[in-house]
Amino acid sequence: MSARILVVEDEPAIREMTAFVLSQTGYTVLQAEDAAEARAHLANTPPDLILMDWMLPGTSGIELTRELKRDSVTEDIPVIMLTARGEEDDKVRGLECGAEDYVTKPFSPRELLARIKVILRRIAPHITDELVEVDGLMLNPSSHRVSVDGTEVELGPTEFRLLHFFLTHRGKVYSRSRLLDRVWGTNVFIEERTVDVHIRRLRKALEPYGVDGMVQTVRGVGYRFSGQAAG
Amino acid sequence: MSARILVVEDEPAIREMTAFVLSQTGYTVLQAEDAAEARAHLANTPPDLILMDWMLPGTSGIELTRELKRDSVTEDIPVIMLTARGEEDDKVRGLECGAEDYVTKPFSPRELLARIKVILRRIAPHITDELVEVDGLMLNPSSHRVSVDGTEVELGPTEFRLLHFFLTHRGKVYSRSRLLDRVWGTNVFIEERTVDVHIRRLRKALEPYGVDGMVQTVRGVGYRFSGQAAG
DNA sequence: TATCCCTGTCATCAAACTGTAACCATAAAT
DNA sequence: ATTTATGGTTACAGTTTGATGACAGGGATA
Repeated sequence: MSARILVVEDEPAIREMTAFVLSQTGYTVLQAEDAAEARAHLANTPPDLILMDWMLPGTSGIELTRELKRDSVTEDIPVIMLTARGEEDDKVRGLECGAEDYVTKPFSPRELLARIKVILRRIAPHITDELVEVDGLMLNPSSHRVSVDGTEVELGPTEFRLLHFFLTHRGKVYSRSRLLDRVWGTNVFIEERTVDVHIRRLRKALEPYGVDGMVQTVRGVGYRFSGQAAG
Repeated sequence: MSARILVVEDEPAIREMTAFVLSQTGYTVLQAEDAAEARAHLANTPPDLILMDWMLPGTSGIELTRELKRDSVTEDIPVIMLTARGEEDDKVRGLECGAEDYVTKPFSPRELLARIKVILRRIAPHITDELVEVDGLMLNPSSHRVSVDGTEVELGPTEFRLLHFFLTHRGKVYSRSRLLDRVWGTNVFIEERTVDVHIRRLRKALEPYGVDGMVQTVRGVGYRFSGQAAG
């Protein structure tokens, strides 16, 4: 889930907006406002994907992309071009220079995320993800495993995602509808009560290990996850 | 509990992007692509704040804002104008027509959220998610928790809202009817004496921690909340 | 194709919360 | 001191909300 994405865009507002959307979705975001900064990031730890503005001061996005595609170290990093409206005719040139896809500004978060998802699934299905742990309850996203003090816990896919969300969003209460948005995905027409059932399944799975108390009900509001200490 | 924000913007990509940012931050978002849809939302349950695009097909944003400011029902809803770059000169006109603030597109999420926060804090402090604290009595809206010097206090939903309102409106006396309006919501026909009962329940919950004295009765007028020092 | 697991929905049960009224206590008013 | 008004307190019944278990369809797998 948490792939590293580099956003290369000179307009600060658009760069931050994009970064916000990506980070809220769970990606790790790196930012660069020109080719030089982008190169610096690439020299450190290369990202899993690059969002590249077409127009950049100095070295343009298209030039930088060509440059990356020539370097054997960076050639496999997928690039999504960001083009302003009206520059659509240039999309052919963009794809020719090695970009995997392009998105027209202004873009909706849904479109952007969808395109990123498609590409990441194709290019890098096994993205290293950070281990999360609270009071002995440990979730390893990359191995897709959950354990309590070493012993493995069996969880269904939805319960896994739910727990992952909770572990990475401790303390705060989330309404059923918000949980549906964040765990199931936006624009899903699912009965809110269904959340209760999955909460139940998650608790049941955690029960034998005595850690089911971390999943807490806040009457009239929703659910909250927190360790023994108050969050 | 969290603020409801209406986004009036005809460009779908920008509208969705804005809605995404707001909803991820925890606001409840309503969307309208023109004045007619906006009016429909306003007729139902009015939002706490409106983000209004300057340019709209048909009735422009500025006209719609003027219209709202003339209506006593909607005049108090703060409006933030969204203007495209180059229209900045019009900002004076925007503020003149009654808008509280304006933001230039493209905007960074940080800027937008900051401006919204400022306005909401001014207009309706009890719907922001900020931590409030008085003399060791602490209420955390985002985790939906109340504690005194660290130990958690159990409160029912209504008592929670009541306390939240008091904490964000310290010192001032509120009549029972006013409290019903602000804590229960307008257009609720509830016996005024019911407030007494919930005051009682709130005091009872706070009693074990010795902070129930903060909820004070003003005979013949209503109730007031204040810390140990006179408010 | 048969089987298994997962998922979303429903119906039902239990618990918590809410508003009201009745009754008690206390402060003003006469 | 007695009356009156205003708030405190409690009990209770209706309603809301969450927990839980059962179930059928879907999709993957063998």
